[in-house]
Amino acid sequence: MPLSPAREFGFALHDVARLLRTYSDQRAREVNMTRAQWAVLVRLQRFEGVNQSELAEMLDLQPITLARLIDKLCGLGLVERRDDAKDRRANRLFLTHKAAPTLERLGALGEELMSQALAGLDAAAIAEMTERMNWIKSNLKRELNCKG
Amino acid sequence: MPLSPAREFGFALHDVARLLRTYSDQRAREVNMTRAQWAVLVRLQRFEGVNQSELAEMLDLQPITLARLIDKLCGLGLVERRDDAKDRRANRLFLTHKAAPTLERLGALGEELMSQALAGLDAAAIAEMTERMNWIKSNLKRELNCKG
DNA sequence: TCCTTATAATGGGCTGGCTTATTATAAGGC
DNA sequence: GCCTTATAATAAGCCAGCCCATTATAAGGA
Repeated sequence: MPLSPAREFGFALHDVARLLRTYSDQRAREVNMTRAQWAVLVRLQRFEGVNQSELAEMLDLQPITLARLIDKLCGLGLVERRDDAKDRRANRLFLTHKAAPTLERLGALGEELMSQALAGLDAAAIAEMTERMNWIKSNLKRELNCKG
Repeated sequence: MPLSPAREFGFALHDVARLLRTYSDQRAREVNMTRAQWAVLVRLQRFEGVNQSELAEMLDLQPITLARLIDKLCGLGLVERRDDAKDRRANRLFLTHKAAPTLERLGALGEELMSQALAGLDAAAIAEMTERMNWIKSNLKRELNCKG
């Protein structure tokens, strides 16, 4: 018996996401980064000064998962934790000057990578898919929040 | 500066896939399984008797990743490795009778889960997305094979 | 036949998700 | 002011991907 269309989509999505992760990891290694670190840097670029909780929320990650990533990025000298003046529990996160060239290369890499992945799909299709993905995302967040 | 549409899609896909993984993991725990083990069982159900290499290929996993999963499933008594009569290097994989009830529950779970995730999308939209996902999948596989 | 190359499976070690639990600090009610 | 509850960060430990390397066996060519 074949799978239902919904489950078939589930498997296809799963496969694409894993391939994209694997390929992103390969490409990220070209600049001595990992995909996860890359995602953190990109967010930080736009929201420098956030604390870890806020950033974890933005990235839909557990705070502990992010904490380990930040550990590594600090170790690489790309990110800095600075004490929050108002809240002694919190760190505020900043990019170092050393991160700039890495970010520049990562930007180009991201564009190239996604254009390879989406080759043959037109802008309308991509926009439509993004919209639907965001829809599914909100469905899933609702389900997850019910339980949590 | 905002991201390009292609990269925006990349992030949306990434988020959806992670949420789906997390939710699948939550639900899989209800039957004492993990999502990855679940995927293996479902494939095995349709292709009993394959060897590990073939199954790894079907699942787009590295053989070593699959080997570790099979270890666990054998440990749980759900899967059996039998010697290949023709090739002394290879194992052929079979489900045990003990796996049947688990598979039945997993089937229902999968349907429920995906219908929650896809709530509000019609059949045509789902079919179209699946088609596009498979397109992207082949793009990515091509890129990955270039390097490997 | 023997030698080289390819293939099936696995070991070790890394990354990055997760869950559950802990510590330090804030914030709010009494 | 004090006590309870909430929050920021982290610790420990598991799972499942990956890479690189190794071992045993097959298969094919000189």
